[in-house]
Amino acid sequence: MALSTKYDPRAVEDKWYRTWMDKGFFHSEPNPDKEAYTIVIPPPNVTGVLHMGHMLNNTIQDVLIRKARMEGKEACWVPGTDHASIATEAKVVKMLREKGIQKGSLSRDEFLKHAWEWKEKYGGIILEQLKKLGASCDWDRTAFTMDDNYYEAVIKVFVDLYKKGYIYRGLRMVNWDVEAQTTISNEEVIYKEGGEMSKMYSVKYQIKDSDEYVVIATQRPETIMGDTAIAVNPKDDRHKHLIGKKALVPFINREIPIIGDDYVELDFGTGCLKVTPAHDPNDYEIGQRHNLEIIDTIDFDGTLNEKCEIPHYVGEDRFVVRKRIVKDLKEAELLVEEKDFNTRIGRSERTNSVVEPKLSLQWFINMKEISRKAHSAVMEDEVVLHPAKFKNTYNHWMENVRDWCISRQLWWGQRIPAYYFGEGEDDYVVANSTEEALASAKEKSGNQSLTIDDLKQDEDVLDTWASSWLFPLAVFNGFDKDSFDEETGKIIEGANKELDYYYPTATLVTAPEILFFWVARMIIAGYEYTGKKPFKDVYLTGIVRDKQRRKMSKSLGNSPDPLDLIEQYGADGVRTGMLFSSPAGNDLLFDEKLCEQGRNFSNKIWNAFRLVQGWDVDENLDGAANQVAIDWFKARYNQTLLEVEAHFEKFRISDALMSVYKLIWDDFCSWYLEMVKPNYGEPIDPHSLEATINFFEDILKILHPFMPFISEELYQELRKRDEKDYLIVAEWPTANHPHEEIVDRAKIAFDIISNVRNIRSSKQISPKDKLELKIKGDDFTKFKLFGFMITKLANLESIEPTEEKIEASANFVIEGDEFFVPLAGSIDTEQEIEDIKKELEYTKGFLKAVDKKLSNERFVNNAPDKVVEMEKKKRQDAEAKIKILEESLAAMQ
RNA sequence: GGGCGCUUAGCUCAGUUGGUUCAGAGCACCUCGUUUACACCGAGGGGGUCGGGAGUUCGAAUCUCUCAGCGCCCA
Repeated sequence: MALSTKYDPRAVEDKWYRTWMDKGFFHSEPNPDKEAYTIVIPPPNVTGVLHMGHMLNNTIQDVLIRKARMEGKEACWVPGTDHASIATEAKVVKMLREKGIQKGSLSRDEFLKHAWEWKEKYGGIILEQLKKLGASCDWDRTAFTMDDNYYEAVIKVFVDLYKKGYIYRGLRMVNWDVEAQTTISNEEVIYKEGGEMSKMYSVKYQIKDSDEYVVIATQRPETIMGDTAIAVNPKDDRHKHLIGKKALVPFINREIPIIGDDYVELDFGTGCLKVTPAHDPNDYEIGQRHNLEIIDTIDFDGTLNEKCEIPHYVGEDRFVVRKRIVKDLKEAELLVEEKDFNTRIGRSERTNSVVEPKLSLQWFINMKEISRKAHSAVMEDEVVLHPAKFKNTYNHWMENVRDWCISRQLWWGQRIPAYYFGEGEDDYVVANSTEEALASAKEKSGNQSLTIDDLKQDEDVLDTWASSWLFPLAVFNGFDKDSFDEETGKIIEGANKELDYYYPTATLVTAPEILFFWVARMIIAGYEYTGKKPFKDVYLTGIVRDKQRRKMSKSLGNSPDPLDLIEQYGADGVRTGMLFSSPAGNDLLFDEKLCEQGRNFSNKIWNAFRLVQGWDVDENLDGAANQVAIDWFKARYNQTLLEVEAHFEKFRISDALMSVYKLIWDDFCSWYLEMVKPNYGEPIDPHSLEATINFFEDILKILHPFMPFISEELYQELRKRDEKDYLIVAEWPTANHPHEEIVDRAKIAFDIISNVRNIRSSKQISPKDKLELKIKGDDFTKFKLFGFMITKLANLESIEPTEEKIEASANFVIEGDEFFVPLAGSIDTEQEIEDIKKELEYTKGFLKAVDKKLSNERFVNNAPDKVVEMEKKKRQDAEAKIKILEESLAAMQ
């Protein structure tokens, strides 16, 4: 059968993926005879489509899981998706708006019905796309963070943490959209690139009991009535004398303190900052530090309220008031300056209205105590971060851990199980169900006549991370009735077969940007509920960027469509393309050329297969001459396998791939196959063929995790296989101690071959013309081992010893032995002399440097013996070489 | 403002406790070649005072200090 010279991935990839699925190779069940190797996928958003970050991330997971599977572990890769409350809700709202439906016109249940429909339709897209990539997930276990049991788990955890006293309600500055009348997340606030033009006003505040004024700078004069302090930098010589005095708020003459705070920048504005804790996040922080009063002068609809104390502003919109107060300040001669100013203005993604920072009551988890074990676990390498540099970052975050605001003003997500029964701030209960809530409410209020209708459940849902932080536990149903003890608030060991077997998981592969949002919190939840870590290793990938270092994003349109890439280069090509340039923790500058390189690699392997597959066998040949090649490749294979294992050990996937790449391309294709390859049209001996096919199998095995499709295809083509014999479940090879000596001998042989090829190249001699090689050295027998191969690959007539230098020849020196390639008539003597002189000069300089080192007493005394010995050998070789070169020169002149 | 990290060949990056193989890899580039698995290929080749400076040391890409540039996270 004549095979195409080009490998066609499209013809094989779907076929093998389907076969693996049909045979159930991806599925895992607890197997006490095997060690479990578990990975939980970082669940992609249901809103998303596959992007390059997923490609990288999931390729790495697949490499790890496939290797583990071949190593005979019970490999289980749990896939799933994340409900992504903010992103999904935004999508659904947008979709509805396009249909002319306002979210506000729908009830919560109606909206959720639309959201679920949307999720059913689009939520699985990414997982389907991952199949194209070859991801060997256990699809039977696909989880969703809003599945019924998952939803219940999240609620149980909320109730549990509340009972344990970790959850409380507190004030927080949120982004308020005055038009949509809702809070929005930071992600929904957009800032125009390059900022927006605004004005900076300088306003005089009188110092109490004096004629002095202090001038502050503000962009929001309409908030002046909410001021409760003026802050200056304590290092500011212009203003520090004011600290401790009082100032008067214009028009209303409220007395406010002048305080010192480092936050104030010396060279920004006037150096004096008016502090309005109710209307600015930074001011709020300052207020917290100095115990300032909070005066909230702006209502939810963006108009000023009576707390501003100026009747004709009350009920007017914030921007109307801004204009008026500027006018009023001017008239009162309190406005010192008004100038244009470029600033970042946050606008609502949905309504484009300017976001109003507003304080509101939110739910928090107190993090200090609950995160203690998670902190030390990473510091003590119980959970190991790769690369280790992230340990610092993690430490810093954990040392300064802030309480976690877990409520979100959205509908899509797990609804907060808090039920209010009165108007008081404390008139609520937290419970798993309305029934339980009613019972508790009756007890707490002392009012036995309360009914379910009197209870009002909190409108907000939980932060998505407050569900995904349970992922490694929840996918194995760790919070089911029988597994979770609500009394102790712990998962019971021995009660859940799956969790006991698969948890803790082995490795988590994710992006460093969610180290805190997700990874740290999973570790926290893991220790809180099981006393055990959720995973042993955390591999942090880089961010995929384009060639200009920009993050790949849909809005920039700089991301290629992964499925197009797969179509073009094959999944194997794209996988290797991603891995070629992705050392752990470093950003990956994606370039399609990398996929091209991956595709070329596929093709190289394919053609190696074509060669081997096309050989005829002659049973009468003994092939003894090839034995040296076979021994050599076996040694190189073992060396490479050791390297590969070492790289995997350190999660250097990119380096592991590179080792395999070089083994296949350089050692197997360029050297081994060239050595054993019979002359054109001639048959091969059975022994060499068998050895070659075995080697081919061996390299396919270590290639499989990286390039699963082509490796399985060729594995099946190499030999007839029985029913259960698939590469995906073949046994991972174990490294034998490599035969180092033969590798060293081969190195010299290959060096000789290269030198001869060089001579051909520089003398314009055709590769078809046979040459002779004469060797002048102490021990000719040492060239016997690879003699045949040298003759073959350098296309020589003969290799013979010589006692004398050969005139009219090209020559070279390797380790003190002289090699001559006689070239009657074609020698340019003058050029030769020139070259020799050059080399002589260089070698003398080299010798001088070595001599200097060796004559330095302190070096000889202090350096390790090994190093000194090395230098001595260098000296010896250099001296020998100089001697030969000088002799040659003398002979020529 | 606080913290973390980076700077090695044209590009992307390795380089462990300072010392064989320390100045490397892949890609790109240049020359030659359609030879019989593969031009998605083969055979060769050029290219870096390891960001600048100073110090410690017999010895520094590696340790210390300093200057410059860049990136990320938190506020």
